[in-house]
Amino acid sequence: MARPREFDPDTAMQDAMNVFWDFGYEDASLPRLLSGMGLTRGSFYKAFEGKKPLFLSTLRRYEDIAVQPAIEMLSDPALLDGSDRIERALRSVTQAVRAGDQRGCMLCSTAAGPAYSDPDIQAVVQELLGKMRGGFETALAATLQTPRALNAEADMLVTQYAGLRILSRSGLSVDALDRSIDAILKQLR
Amino acid sequence: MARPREFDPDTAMQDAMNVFWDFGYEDASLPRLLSGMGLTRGSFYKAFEGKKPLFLSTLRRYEDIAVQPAIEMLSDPALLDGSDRIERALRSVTQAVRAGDQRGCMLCSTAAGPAYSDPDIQAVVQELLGKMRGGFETALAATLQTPRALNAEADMLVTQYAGLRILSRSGLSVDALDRSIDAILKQLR
DNA sequence: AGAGTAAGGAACCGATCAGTACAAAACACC
DNA sequence: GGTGTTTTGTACTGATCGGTTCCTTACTCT
Repeated sequence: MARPREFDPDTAMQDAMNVFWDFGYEDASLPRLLSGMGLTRGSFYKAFEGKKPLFLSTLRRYEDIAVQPAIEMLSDPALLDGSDRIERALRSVTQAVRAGDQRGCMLCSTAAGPAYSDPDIQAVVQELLGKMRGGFETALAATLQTPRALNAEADMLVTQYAGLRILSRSGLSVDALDRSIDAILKQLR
Repeated sequence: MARPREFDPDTAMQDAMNVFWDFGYEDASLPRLLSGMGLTRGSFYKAFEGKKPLFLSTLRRYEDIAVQPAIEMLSDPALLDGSDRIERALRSVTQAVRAGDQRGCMLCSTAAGPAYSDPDIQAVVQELLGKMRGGFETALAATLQTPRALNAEADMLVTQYAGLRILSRSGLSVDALDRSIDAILKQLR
């Protein structure tokens, strides 16, 4: 019984996520967000609460479109050997770089950035990192050559993943990243 | 034959480095830098060229006070086994956290942050990461159980180091970090 | 068609950003 | 003690930050 929205809040959120992903929280200014989302201030503040709440929402969206799929990949029973799943998960990093995507991982960049000074953001980051860890642990439990130190290796794989993503964003060569993955996988099988 | 400086430019640079280290490049506003360095705008712009040039200088200072010592640690012949040197280098990360320092590594945070959008910064970051890699390679070459894939493992250790530093800054538990190191070291010996 | 309601758009808000201009202050030299 | 030179501190610049106000526009319902 009123004027209808001219945009889809869901795709606008997705657009916002991509701006945050590309520029990071600090550098994603409101004008940049608005142009990326294709709307003006009025609509923006009508539909969303502000920059930071929107950012937290986009972190959740990132969970849906990136973290959850990664976890499913790491749990995929189609690949019997868990180390194959882990390889697929890690190679997807260099695959992205090869495809021209140097943005890295929104979660990892957030961990390195605003998570340090903002407790709300830190809490979400820790939660999502924990889920990634769970995914790696699941895959590790399914390795043929079952490793003894499951916990340690799961933590190590999260660290490796974060390092790969950060370094890819900083412009490290894709060859170096792939060599890094080679070395890790050698340990797992 | 004029009014003398009331501050030591060298210690001011060191102070600036600590502000950048703590807050990151973007969040280190000029007022914050000034209060951290203990001087006013006039003196600041007389002694330094501006924020970004100063930041690049502080990256070099960080090289002196953190990167170079790490490389020396990794080359220290007092520890015959290179894997012991690597352990010392990696444990220094959790040691810092235990001592209450959650700032992580200025180089790694910069890699995750402004290195993505600023080529000048990216160049320095890549150079310093390359030096870290060299340090790890030196240590690897001195392992008793000489690893075959020297290059791959050097790259992997840099990745691991960056991951550890980023995750420590994001508030990951020191136990998880130590487990991560455990897993890596197991591979090396 | 008229009334009611919510979205869109643009002007505006105070705060803060990095950087500059310039006068007051403090020294060295004569 | 005056003169010259450099530092220091402050006031200011224009731009941009995230956020608000409010009027116009476009729709639904009666």
